[in-house]
Amino acid sequence: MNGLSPALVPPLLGWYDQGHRDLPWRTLPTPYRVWISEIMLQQTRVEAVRRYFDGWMDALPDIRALAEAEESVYMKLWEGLGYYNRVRNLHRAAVVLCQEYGGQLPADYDKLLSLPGIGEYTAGAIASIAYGIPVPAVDGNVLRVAARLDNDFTPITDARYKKQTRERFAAWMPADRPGDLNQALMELGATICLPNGAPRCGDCPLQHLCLGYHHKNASSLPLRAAKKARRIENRTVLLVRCGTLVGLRQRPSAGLLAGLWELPSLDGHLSPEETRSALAGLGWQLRRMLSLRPARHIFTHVEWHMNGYYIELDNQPEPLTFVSPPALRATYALPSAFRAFLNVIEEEL
DNA sequence: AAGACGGGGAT
DNA sequence: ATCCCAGTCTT
Repeated sequence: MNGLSPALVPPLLGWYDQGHRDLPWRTLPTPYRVWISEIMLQQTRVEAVRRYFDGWMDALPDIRALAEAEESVYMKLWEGLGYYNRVRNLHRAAVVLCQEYGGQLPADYDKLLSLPGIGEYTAGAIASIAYGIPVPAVDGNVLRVAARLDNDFTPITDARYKKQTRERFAAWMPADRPGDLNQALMELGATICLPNGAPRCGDCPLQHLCLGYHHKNASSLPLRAAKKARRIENRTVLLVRCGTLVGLRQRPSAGLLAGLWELPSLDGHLSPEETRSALAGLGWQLRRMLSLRPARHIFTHVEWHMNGYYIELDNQPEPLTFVSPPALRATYALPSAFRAFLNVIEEEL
């Protein structure tokens, strides 16, 4: 009954070796593939990343290809995956790697940490998995496993808890198979030591070491700080056509969904009359206008409540960009928030 | 230390 | 409707 201690290494690796998930980036763990997978996996479930990883590798097979890629290319490859600063940072880091590291990821924790988009977790993951360097990789899974092993009621949202957990692992991180140990801890968190009060302790290889299990607290750990309420934004979304073309707008280069393309919209929930009036003031020449079914989209900190209109125009007013459906599909990255409205013309896309 | 930053699948 | 995910960066 040791909690988080080196005693967990043999049973955990034994369990991991007995069978683990077959993931594309595990098959061939080159530094580049590990890096891309780890960035994609930040705050993102394995099953979501599965749908993107091979497509990315086919289009951008190495660091130099990424460094030389156009923004529209890597944004489109990331479309729908979220947290779009991740892909901008990937590109920035690739340029740095080509300029300063000969197009290779450095086999050094601190150098990795200095690259854009690579923090404590990701530096540890790349160093240990791709290079066999004995450093911890403490993510949300590991924090949950640690809190339960130790029967620790410190909120894992506390930055000090993460730092302390990382240091405790670092103190005894084995030189043998550090990457597999880190992956096994995360695998345990993702498949056995589940969140939301649902751990499968009966199947856990560390049950005999787990203080949380011993004290019957596994399902009530870990503690987390309460979340803040989301603010609600009302929008009027416009699905604009001019002939066969669709009117798009590019979002600002900073903030929510930075740089992505979107359906144009107006602030607030506007009636058809209010919308006609607002658009006439902008010089839009409306030929036809139909109401669309309202939709909503939930982000982490914001909720968009959207009503919508399908509009046919006789002109192509600024600042819209009018694109054909095939060009939209191939080149323009749009967030998922507009899916309900785009489905209206789905058969053409 | 706290907030911004996506999207989706499980409960 | 809530939780939370193989987190990082900015303020």
